[in-house]
Amino acid sequence: MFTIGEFAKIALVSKRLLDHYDEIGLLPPIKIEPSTGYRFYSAKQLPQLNRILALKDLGLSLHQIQKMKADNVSDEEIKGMLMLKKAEVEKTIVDEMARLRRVEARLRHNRDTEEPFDVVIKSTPKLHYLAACIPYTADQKTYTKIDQIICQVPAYVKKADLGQFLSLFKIHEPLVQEGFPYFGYLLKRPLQSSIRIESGIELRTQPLPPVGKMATCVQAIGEDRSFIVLGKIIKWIEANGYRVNGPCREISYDLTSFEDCFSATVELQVPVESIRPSPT
Amino acid sequence: MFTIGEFAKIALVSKRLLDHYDEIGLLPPIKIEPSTGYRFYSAKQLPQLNRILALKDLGLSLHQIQKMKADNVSDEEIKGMLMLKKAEVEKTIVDEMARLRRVEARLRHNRDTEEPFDVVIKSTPKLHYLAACIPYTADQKTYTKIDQIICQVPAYVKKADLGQFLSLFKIHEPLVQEGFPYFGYLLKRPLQSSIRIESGIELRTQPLPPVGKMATCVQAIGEDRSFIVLGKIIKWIEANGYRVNGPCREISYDLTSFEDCFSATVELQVPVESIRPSPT
DNA sequence: TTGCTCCTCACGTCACGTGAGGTGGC
DNA sequence: TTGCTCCTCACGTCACGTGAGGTGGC
Repeated sequence: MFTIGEFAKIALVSKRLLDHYDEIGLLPPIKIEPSTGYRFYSAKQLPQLNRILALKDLGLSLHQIQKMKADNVSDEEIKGMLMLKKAEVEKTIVDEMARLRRVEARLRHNRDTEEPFDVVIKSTPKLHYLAACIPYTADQKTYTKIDQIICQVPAYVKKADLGQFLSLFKIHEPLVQEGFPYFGYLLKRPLQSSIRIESGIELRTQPLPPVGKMATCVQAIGEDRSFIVLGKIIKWIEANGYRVNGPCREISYDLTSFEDCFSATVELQVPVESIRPSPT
Repeated sequence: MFTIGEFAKIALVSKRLLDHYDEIGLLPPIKIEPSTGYRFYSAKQLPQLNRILALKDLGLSLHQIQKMKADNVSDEEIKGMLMLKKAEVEKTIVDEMARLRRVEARLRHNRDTEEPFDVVIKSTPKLHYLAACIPYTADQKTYTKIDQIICQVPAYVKKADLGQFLSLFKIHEPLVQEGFPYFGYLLKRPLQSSIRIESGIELRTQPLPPVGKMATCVQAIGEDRSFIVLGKIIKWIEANGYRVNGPCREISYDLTSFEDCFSATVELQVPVESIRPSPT
């Protein structure tokens, strides 16, 4: 029989650790002096303590360890917990390796250039999109059409229902390809019918599918800078072991008129997937 | 300008996260309505928020991110923080890979055998050791000598100063080798002079050097089982990427007489080093 | 008498998640 | 009037570390 201090010294753990394990009932002392409250531990408890420490070292929580101590857990259940833990540790390793790549990529980026540049991985739910497909060419005709959408659409939608201006485009195919790009507004609720604005452009409510992983970047944008930013995102995506796998989105946040278009805060979103698919 | 709810939705973060960043001063709103207390955020704050999220994603704490926002941090300091983080992440990966090996080893162990077996890595400080060198052969003469040490030494040392019975031996060399093994007691304070017990054996106080890493295992022991346990520890050491690098220790905890010797709780400690030395 | 150990609170950690209870604008 | 958003507390998480304040045995 040892006092808590002796037992702690022998086991090379802190007294507070033994306090804690007593508090949560994980390793209560074998005896408590009623008069003084002194707790006594037995040498037979050393293997028990070691078992706890060994399991903790595998990454199990004290709660899980407590469950494993219960009499009615079968070997199969213990095996299941260990298998689960194994999968968790494997995931941690994969995640940390990806993190390492991000840190290294940022170090390289900081070495090469002054300006900070922050890419964040996000997901988005399904959204409602009121938009028209406008074949894109870098000429005044296209710009005028986009301008018309930006300026005129808000008049047709209740203010409470109107979301941000968004354009949808692909980067792997020419922008003039059939069906892309789209320009229009996000909506908080879908509109029942399509709308046709003064200039004759017709916009329809359509669903934007949810996306699990997007590499995103928000910046205050000057003239056409968004394509430069897009190029940087692509570089980041390559440096971090991803691959583009869907149409990109460009969202303008503080757009109140067409003039804001080139000074607005703009977010680019590029759907991606990991190059190494997670082993299932 | 957005309310906190709108801003949260746009940035795909929770309101509580924005609350928290406001609370700690990491990202305060640009404006607060005095009458209602309503907080308003600007689109210009989206890049700031994204920057915070990107740095968080590298594994930096909010506290560190706050420091990086301060005006007076140089690029060099930021680089230093990232290099430090890089080293931390690398260490995490190495640690988690070792943990994975331990989980797998335990799964294999559980598959092969019923009885649990818990090896824990510990370190020990420098200790005082009152001991004699007794060449070991498996005969009655040796056992008698050990018995004499166990029974007689306590009479020569103040009870408060006496520690556990411990034997020290090497496993890579024959036990009868000059200088090993030692048998005796740990002491809480060194004795000034050597002692000579009735049977003529002389024991001296000597320092036991500290050990950084020992694979240890405590079990209730029956006759000579400690050598079987030793064999299992060696197996564990090999399975987990370590190598033995010093003399082993065997500590008996609830020894009160020689008869206890084969029913006592015994801890085996095997000093080890990693096979892959940590890169420095 | 001085040191030492033991006891019982109880706060702090880290980044929020999750209600709770109450109020203003559509 | 009903819903919705916003506000301000405030507890919970996880495994202890770190005092604080007080008491019994050598």
